[in-house]
Amino acid sequence: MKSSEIIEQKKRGPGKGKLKSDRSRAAILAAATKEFSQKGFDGARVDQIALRSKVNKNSIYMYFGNKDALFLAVLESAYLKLREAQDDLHVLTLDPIVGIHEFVRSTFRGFLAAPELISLAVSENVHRGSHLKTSPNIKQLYNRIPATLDQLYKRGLQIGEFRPGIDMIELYVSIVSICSYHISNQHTLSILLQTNLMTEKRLDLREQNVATMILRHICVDPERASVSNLNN
Amino acid sequence: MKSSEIIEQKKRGPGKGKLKSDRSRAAILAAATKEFSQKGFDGARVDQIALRSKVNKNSIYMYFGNKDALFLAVLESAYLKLREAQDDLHVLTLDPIVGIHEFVRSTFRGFLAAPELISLAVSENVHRGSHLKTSPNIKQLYNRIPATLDQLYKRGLQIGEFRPGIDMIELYVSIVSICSYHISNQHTLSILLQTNLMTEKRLDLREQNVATMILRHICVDPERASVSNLNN
Amino acid sequence: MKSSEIIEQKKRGPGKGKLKSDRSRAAILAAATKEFSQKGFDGARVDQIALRSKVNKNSIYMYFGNKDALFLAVLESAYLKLREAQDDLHVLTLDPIVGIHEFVRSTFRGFLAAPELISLAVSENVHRGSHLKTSPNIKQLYNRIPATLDQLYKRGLQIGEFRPGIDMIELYVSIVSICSYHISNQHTLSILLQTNLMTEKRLDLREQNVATMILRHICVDPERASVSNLNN
Amino acid sequence: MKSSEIIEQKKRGPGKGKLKSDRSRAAILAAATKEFSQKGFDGARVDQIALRSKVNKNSIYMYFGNKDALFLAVLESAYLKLREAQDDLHVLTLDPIVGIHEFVRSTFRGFLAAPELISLAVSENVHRGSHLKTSPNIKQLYNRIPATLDQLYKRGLQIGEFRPGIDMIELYVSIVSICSYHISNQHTLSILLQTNLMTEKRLDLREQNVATMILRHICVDPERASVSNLNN
DNA sequence: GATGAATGAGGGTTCATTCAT
DNA sequence: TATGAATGAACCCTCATTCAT
Repeated sequence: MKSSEIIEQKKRGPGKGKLKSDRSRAAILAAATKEFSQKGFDGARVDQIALRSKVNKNSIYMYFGNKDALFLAVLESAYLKLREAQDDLHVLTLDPIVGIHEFVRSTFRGFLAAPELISLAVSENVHRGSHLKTSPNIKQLYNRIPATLDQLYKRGLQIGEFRPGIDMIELYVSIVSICSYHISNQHTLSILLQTNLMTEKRLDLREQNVATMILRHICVDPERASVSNLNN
Repeated sequence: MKSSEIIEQKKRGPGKGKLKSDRSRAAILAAATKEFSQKGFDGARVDQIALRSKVNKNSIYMYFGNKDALFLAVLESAYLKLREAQDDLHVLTLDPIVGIHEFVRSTFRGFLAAPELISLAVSENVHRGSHLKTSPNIKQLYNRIPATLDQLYKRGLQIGEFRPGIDMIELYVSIVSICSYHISNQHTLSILLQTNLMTEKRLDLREQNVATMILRHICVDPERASVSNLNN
Repeated sequence: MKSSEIIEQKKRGPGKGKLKSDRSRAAILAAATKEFSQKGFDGARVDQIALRSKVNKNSIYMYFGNKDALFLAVLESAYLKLREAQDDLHVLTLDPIVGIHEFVRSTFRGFLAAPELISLAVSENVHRGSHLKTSPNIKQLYNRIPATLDQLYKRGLQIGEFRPGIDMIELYVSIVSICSYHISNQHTLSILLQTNLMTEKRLDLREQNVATMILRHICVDPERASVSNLNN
Repeated sequence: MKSSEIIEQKKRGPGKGKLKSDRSRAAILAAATKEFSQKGFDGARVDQIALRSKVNKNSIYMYFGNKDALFLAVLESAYLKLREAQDDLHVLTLDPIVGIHEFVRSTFRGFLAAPELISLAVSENVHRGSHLKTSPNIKQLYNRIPATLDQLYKRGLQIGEFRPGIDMIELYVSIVSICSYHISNQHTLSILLQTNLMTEKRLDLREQNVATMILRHICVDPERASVSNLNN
């Protein structure tokens, strides 16, 4: 499917609006999330989604229009879920260091709790963002993040805790990278490094390192970054 | 294809004599690298590879057996290429801080120069490493890395430059994460953050940040990590 | 659907009371006429008919049983409409030449005014008349035509205006042919002859020629056929 | 399929040009001609064509690209066949009256011998000529016809046999109408008129009437049109 | 050994029709 | 009775793979 066509996808949905039985819709979405995240967009099979969700295959087309639109719906719902985990509002009320730490931790745990999102994003990148481009909803969810980080950062600067000159986009990219790469690339990494990276012990270690790394990066005094000091 | 079947792949290759046209083999490999990295394993088409390599489709099967085996060959060759960029031997001769910095930079640039590898790895992870698992060659290439990093690290420890307690596996995972995530996820990130992450300016900035982040993480004195000081 | 099955179509119709909404029935029929004549039986979509008639899809099945029965109903109503245009009763009161001329003209104009019939007939012929065969009503509508023509013809013979030996079936077939072919085949003809055959000018010309051709065919004196003389 | 898309049909065909086994192509074309003419474009099934031609279904796509392109190929070959029957070159050498008569007869017989063409044209008209529009070849075949008729007509005018003022496009449309309508609409006509129109006797009668009607239409002296006089 | 032709198992999608409220 | 939801059989088309020169 040419990406240009995605825009004009018919989102018919069954009937006009009285979405009575949304149980089917939810079931499809859940099954599709599994299938797409396990096999990628191209590897996923609509038949399998029908089977997994125990709805008739045609219902999928009734509810979502086509495979591309279904994928987008799955993607949107997964992104939404991650953003719910990453609660920035709460974070804004905290001490800057603690706030950044919280943000990193909630991101880390959000990915861990919803690894589907990582797989879905991976697949979406293979397709050069063709689905996501057509989604106005999602963009709004995410353009608040740099602003949130920025508020914390500015406060940290004022009290002399943070180094000047840090770019928030860069910072966010770094956070997301180290919070998700070990999940998205777990199989190749585990094989190449000959260590299972997804054991509980390893994940705990990683969570600590991830937070430390970010904080050491932005704090003037690296000792402030050590996790043990955060609760003081 | 079930991953269990991959093992029994027939790697016939054309006859005994390793005859004249290993040019065909190379052409197929090059074309397949492009196709697989652009479309992923499931999105890639054998027909396209034949077309791109100007080789009869049948030759692909002659040389590589089947699509899975071809993918593995592509993967192996790409990993090999990256490891050639990441020259650890030279790095071992350097000052620990400079050595780590060099390693990070060569990794960063290696990924930038060969983004196919990132895409291929992504695809391979979707398939849970089913191809890579069957490759004895590749594992050996990579199990030297933690050892290399460890040598540098130990020297850094001895001279009091590095913090104790850093896990080399963790360190490597962090390096690879921040050196490649912005490439593999460039499309979704760019859409969500509404900024093109692959401009030259952004990439330069990222390269600096990546090195700084790693060095600040392991150095006792974070000032030693600033790039400007490295050439002293 | 196998033609043998058509006979046993259930013509349920909605219940006993011929209740309030025969408006629905009419709406369905109108929409189905459009859809079937535009797309043919196989190209027509029941969904579209429901949409066009603003009636629940199920009602279509309530009122007409199935797609085949609906098509037959459409066909019958269209044939009825044509026969109403072709008023033979009036024609019987006229001078033979004028009568034939009127008959031809009313046929010509009837087709022009209701081109759906032509399309429907075309579609029905593709299906070898399988629907029409099951309709006892329609046959009766049409078996009066040769008789009507025959009456006019006999009168024309008696007064020496018409040539002997003309077969009424043949005559009718000829009339219908030249009155409808340019409509049913307008697209291919227009493309092949590279002229739009449905312009007003062309249609006027055709109407004249059609009448002339039929009259010259049956009149002893071809000059009597010229349209200008008819009103004398 | 939107008609606009038809133009960009890929006409791959197997391999580059060394069409070795054209037996498959011919078999597909023959089977497709039957299927399309019996069921119409929308009613025709690619599976059936594969079955009838005893080729693998995919070969159809190898040779013709898709259903639309296959239909066009069938249409072109059928039109070509008709034009071969309608040999105008020979006709041009004849006496005008005999020439027209010959042309009409060859058209009549051409249709009778290849009734598929009529069905195909019918189907193409349902689709508003969307396939034919994209065929440059066919147009050239047909734009010679009015010229041919015109040459005969002009010679007939000069020797005072033909009436002035006859439009060649009109004439051709009339000829085609009365030569094919009884075939394309045989089923509905036979049912409505309760007479089988395709018996040998009826067809002979029709052939005579068709020729007579055209000649009486254009000859000054209608007696010259009677078939029995033509051989004098 | 290299080429064009063939194969058959799905893949996404659509459709007429029926359920269930 | 009329509406939205569901059903399953096909339909067109594609793909990895193998034959047969």
